[in-house]
Amino acid sequence: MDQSPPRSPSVTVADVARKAGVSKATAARVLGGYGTVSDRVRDAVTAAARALDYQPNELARSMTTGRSGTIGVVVGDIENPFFSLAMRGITDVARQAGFTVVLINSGEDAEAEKAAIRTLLAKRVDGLIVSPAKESDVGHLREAARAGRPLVLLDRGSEMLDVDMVIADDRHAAEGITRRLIALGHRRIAYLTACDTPDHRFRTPSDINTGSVRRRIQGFLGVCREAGLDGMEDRVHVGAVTPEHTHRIVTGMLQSSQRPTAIIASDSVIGLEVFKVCRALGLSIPDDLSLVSFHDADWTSVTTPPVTVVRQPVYRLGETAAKLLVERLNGNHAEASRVVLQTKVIERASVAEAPV
Amino acid sequence: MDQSPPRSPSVTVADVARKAGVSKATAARVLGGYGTVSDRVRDAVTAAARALDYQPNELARSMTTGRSGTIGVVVGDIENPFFSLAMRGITDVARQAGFTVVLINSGEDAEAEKAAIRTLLAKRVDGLIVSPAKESDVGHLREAARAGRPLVLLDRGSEMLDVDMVIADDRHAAEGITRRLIALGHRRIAYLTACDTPDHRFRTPSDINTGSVRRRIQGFLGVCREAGLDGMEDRVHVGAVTPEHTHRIVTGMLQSSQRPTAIIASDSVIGLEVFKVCRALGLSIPDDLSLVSFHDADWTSVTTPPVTVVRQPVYRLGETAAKLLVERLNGNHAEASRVVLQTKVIERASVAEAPV
DNA sequence: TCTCATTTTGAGACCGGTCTCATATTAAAA
DNA sequence: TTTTAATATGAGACCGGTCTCAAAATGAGA
Repeated sequence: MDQSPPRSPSVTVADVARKAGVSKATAARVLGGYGTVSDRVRDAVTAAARALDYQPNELARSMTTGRSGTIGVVVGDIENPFFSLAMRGITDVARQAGFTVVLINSGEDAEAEKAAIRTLLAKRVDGLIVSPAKESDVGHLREAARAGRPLVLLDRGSEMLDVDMVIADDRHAAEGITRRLIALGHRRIAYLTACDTPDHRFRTPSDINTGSVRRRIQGFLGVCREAGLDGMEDRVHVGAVTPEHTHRIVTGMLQSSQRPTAIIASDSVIGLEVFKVCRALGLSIPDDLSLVSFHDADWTSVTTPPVTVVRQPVYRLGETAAKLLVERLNGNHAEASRVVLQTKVIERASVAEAPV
Repeated sequence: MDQSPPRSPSVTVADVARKAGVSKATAARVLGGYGTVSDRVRDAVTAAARALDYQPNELARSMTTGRSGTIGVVVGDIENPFFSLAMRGITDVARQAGFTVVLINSGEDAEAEKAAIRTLLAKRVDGLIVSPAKESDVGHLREAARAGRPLVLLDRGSEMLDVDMVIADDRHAAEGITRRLIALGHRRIAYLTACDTPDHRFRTPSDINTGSVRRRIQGFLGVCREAGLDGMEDRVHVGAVTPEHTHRIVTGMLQSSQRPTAIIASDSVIGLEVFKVCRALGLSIPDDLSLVSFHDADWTSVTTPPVTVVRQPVYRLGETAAKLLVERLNGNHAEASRVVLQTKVIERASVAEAPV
């Protein structure tokens, strides 16, 4: 079955050289734009190249130079607007800097992520931008870094790794909205995330491998504790990995006797699903339930009511990560930097006083 | 500035061969998984490779095999949920088939697209999936196809090109919703698209270079004509390239004396903006204005009212394109196929009878 | 006109794999 | 045991560029 492709015999520098009547080395010089060549020869070679429709082979070039001109990006799920926007930031910077981007979806699966990194390393990408599924399990990342491939962590840092990282101040944001909810009289506040644990239950923040989310939960729990609210660990729900899962979880919690009066959704996809379930259940936002969502997705301002969100500088997250990487690639050997971008709570109308 | 990267001296087959005490050719056989080797030698080489932590160099492999194991994808804007979802379909299939994906954003700019194709070709991608910005201007695509690189067109076909393409039956969908609107008494129906023309005005469908959109407009105008509505060309608005542009255009049309009673938005990003402008202007959907949007973005069902949309099988668009490409890469030499996926109108509540 | 520095050019090794082809080894058949 | 076929291994060319190094050409100064 695996028939060999046509392999149209592409024209090489040697072909151009022959046609131009010069040596391969000389032709390579003008075609590759390095070394010095006389004007006459340059013109001759250029003409020959055009006549033959010469197309350079980047692969061969990379072979000798050791630089492939590509950066590998591993994200959880490109379909999620969070990542697609960050990706836009990355590709914009990459293109500007003359790099091309290889994208791999990990599906938030650590094994898939490992395979992805291996593939990318084998393809000799010049550097990597990764949004690690599990921060605890970073052997493969350390290895990549050790292999001399600059690595930048996106949205999720890791204390265990001494590499560049760009994150948002999730903890601070979570603290802010939790305080606000508590000030409004909410006591039964639920936190809902897509991150999962082996038994789909949450006990302590260390169960959560996704750094950004762990920091949010830490912030959330911390403020609750300060306010004298205990046992809020039980109000943290994990495993909202698909809209269907989310639907089931939210329906369950909203139908329980001690149902929450406020929900914090860890991303816009989850926030949207919460919204849908409320509709289905005939619950009113914010009268029956207050809702705050992370990620200021574009639609959040047009719902009724518009939803209060934590605006993260998502595009800039990607952009900054790419910039950091490009700097490394250009020989910046300074020590690893940890960039924390500010978030902002956008107050809209999905939050109100807790019902009595 | 451009310091050479560390270039950690990676271990090669030759190194492994030496360590295992066999020839380079033999080591390559077991490492590359081809040819026949005795069990004893295989073990020895495997052990040596492990000891040295051998990492294969795909670049070198591609060099000789002529296959890079990558496919290039050029889309308008990965940030647009339409493309990010299609991209998900592509990456899923690609991964399954053992290919990796190189992504380039064209920004719907024909020149950028040309550059992208050139880059991709230079990197020796095995095949291409492109969502061409302009269908009329396909020289670079034809060239790619001629260079022996299979090409699949995504969402936008082209009669001028004899290559595989996967599109949605946009025309049919547009006809359906236009009929429906007319049946409800609408006469002033506007069509709004991001596609632009040199002077930002629309005269005839041939002004539109994006095939999918052109087909929709043709369907729209065709039905209008059938129904005796003339001069609807003036109701087609182009250039809604950013939310800001869209805002301006929509505000303008809704404040004119002969303002439309219905708007067809060519994608969900535009639909969202129309929604926002109505809010800002205090217009009620669907009482003052009926709205239909292409692309069943997830949020469209939670607005008040939820919006009637044309559901396109976006994921499957990408998935199918990738499948077609992989088949070609596996040696399918059948003639070019043109896959048309069905769309479906999801009736929600943003459409009502025309106001009197 | 001749020397010396400078610029151009060419020959060929090299990157790290694959792959062909000849040789060596082993197993099976006579 | 000898012949024959099948299987394993090694030597080295090759992919299409880059790059080093030495030879050749050019130009300035004496």
